[in-house]
Amino acid sequence: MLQLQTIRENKESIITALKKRNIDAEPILSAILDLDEKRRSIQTELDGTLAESNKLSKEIGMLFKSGKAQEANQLKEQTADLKEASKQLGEDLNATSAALQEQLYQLPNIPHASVPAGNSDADNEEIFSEGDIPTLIEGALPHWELAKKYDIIDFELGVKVTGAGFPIYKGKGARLQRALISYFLDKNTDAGYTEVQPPHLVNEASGYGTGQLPDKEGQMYHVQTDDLYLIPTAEVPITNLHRGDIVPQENFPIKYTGYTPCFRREAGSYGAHVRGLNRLHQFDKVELVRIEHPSTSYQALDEMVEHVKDILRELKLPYRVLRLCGGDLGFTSALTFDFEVFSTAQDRWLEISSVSNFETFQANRLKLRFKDENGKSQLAHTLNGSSLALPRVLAGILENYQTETGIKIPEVLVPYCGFDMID
RNA sequence: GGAGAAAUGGCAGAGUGGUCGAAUGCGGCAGUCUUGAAAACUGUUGAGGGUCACACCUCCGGGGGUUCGAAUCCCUCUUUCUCCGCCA
Repeated sequence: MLQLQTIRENKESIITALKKRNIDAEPILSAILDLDEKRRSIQTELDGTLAESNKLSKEIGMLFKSGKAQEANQLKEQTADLKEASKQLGEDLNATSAALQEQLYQLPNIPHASVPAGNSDADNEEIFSEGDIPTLIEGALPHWELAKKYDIIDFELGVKVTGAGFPIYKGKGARLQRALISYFLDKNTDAGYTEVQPPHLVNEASGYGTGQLPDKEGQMYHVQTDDLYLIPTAEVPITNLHRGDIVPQENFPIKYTGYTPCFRREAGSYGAHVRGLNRLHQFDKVELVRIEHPSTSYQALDEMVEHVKDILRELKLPYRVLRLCGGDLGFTSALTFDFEVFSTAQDRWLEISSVSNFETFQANRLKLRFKDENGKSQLAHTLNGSSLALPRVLAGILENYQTETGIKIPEVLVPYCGFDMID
């Protein structure tokens, strides 16, 4: 959520910046500014009424104390009008504030200056790539065939137990998945991230805090009996650990990593994109979350990008890094780098990580602040990134590491797996 | 799930209808003293709205109510603690 003060002072530049997202923000910004002005004028009037009423109440109190009940009762009569007026103004104020809030929730984050304009993923900008795309064996298979051949992931069984998009990992498949989780967490804690195990369900306030609500309501599983949401990513519970906090500046940087399953309804997905592990309703992910001073958040973003590169380098997977264009940029993000692994057998790139700086967008909703040098409260910056999303890493490994005799395990994972071949 | 108790500033903890945004202690910050530090002493120290700056307004777990006036009384929800039950 953008700050009102920012909107008041920079309306034109926000309109220009949001054009990168292909949004004409003029109408909504004008509506916001009108509501803001209306809200403040009602507030001023209400404050004045309350001030007068407070003053009278004090006088009445003093009169009663000094035994002048008659005069006090006369004053009492004057308060009725004030009471009525403040009640009405209070209702107006609530209605106006709610309308204003609703508009503010609909406004996406301002893209960073480096974000290219564009409509879709075709306009994303490749900024880095590394790793050789392997030449595969004759008759190389996509991962869903490999999963069946070696009996390590059972998609049909998942359909029986739950439904499509909930695979069952078995034997060495399950072990490899567990190995990847441990390996990622170790890499992250070695880099100074504190490991946390957050809840897998969150309340509504947390959903609003990180921006999934109200924007992506339909993408989350909602447990209506208890009004809780299954997390679509660990970003939600972990970032919300600091909702409402005023953190001492010396605590920066705050760095967390956590493993959780992620639940996504994926309404509207179809076709080859949902084949095999490509898109699931439940998948595992190890996440990075950082809370930073505004002056260092882009440095932190670079660090996260380098960190994820390092992991992919160790796994020896061919990958590329993309700078997302305005049209593909997430609602809450100012700047996002996507990591994609090349899935050789499918001959396509699979997104396995997304690293973003939200600047103050989430912090404003979270009321996550710090004290600056002058003792003033200021919004912090929040960032997050995946390191990494498990199913697509798994798909990448299965497809790129297949040999005639089985699937080789990347060297760095062998100690975690306890075997070096799936055969 | 049942019964009872509680929820106040960073923490501890007063306050049970009026001048209370809230005593006191601890902690934090600034200063005096000191070569320096500690101790002692003095001052200061919640958040938000609003204003050029003041004024002023709101907030004592959330919401609603009674009253001229609510941290204080009433209703309701949530959470925590104690006891009982159930349970991985």
